[in-house]
Amino acid sequence: MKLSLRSEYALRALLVLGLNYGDEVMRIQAISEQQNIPRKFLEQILNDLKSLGAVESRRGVAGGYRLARPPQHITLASIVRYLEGALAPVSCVSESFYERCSCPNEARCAIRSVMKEVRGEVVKIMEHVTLADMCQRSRQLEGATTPVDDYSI
Amino acid sequence: MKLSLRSEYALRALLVLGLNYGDEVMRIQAISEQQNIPRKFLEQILNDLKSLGAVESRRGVAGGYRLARPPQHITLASIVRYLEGALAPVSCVSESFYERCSCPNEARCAIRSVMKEVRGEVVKIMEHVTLADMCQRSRQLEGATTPVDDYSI
DNA sequence: TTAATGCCTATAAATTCAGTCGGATATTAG
DNA sequence: CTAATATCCGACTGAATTTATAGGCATTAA
Repeated sequence: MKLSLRSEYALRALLVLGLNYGDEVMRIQAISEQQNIPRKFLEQILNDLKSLGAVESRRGVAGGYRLARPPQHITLASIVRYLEGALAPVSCVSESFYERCSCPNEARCAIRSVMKEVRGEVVKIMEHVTLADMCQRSRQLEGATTPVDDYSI
Repeated sequence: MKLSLRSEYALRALLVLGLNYGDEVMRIQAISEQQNIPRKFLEQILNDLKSLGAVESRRGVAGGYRLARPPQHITLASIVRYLEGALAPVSCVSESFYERCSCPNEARCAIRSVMKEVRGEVVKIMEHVTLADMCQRSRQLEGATTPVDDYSI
């Protein structure tokens, strides 16, 4: 049920880019240091996120990365789907990455039934939450004087 | 975000045992055939589920498996946690399998914040749903004359 | 022109996944 | 007691995935 470390890195990097959203680009090195992400690995990841259209880059001396779209137009679901594939716990209930499973009667499988609910809740959250939302939360958490551990949307 | 095939097999096997819950034991072979699960692999899995205390076995000629507890006392969460570890998408928001992540400030991480919500929903469903619930759904689905594809709890 | 930066490909170690194999052990039927 | 039948158990394996690292190429600003 877990995301890969790669996806975690991607999300952290995107969050940083979201918080610095503007005309300026940010160097990989800077993100890497700020977020404790291996530089060369992050290079791969950001490059990959370009194919998704989430970020864009400038090469050369003053090069770096920035978001390709405003953060409110980048949903968590789109990122995770791109990096991890299905949001569903089993692919036979995935809408975007459906694959038939080996069970004798898929249509009447009770496991499927439960997993659909799980998928539904995960999708509901991840399709609703944008990078902008996460930036806002980040700023709220940053501003909090006392350590915070829970909150609502 | 996906379960391993091994866990899928385990759930399918448990469901079968749940539907046949009683004094009788069921042979691995029978479950394997009914559910299209490789026999030797299933052997491993069921044996493993014994350690969890979900099933018990009898060896020898009239041997086989059955549930070790009534199906209403076996939650989906307990099974998945045992087989997969954390239900949370990132281990820094897991209650049962917490691990610190490499991000600079975990307490104020916006990603964590969202992932906690996801975990919450997943846990809510999986801790609530028991094997008995799944058996009931299975019987309902079985009884349905027309193909069904959606339902509520 | 040069130094900084991203781009691209290859490689590799470690881990996980999805099994398979073979025999040990327990149980029952005869 | 013995043979047949089942689970138990540990080792092994091949393939895929994950998590990187290394090194040179291409591009750009100054």
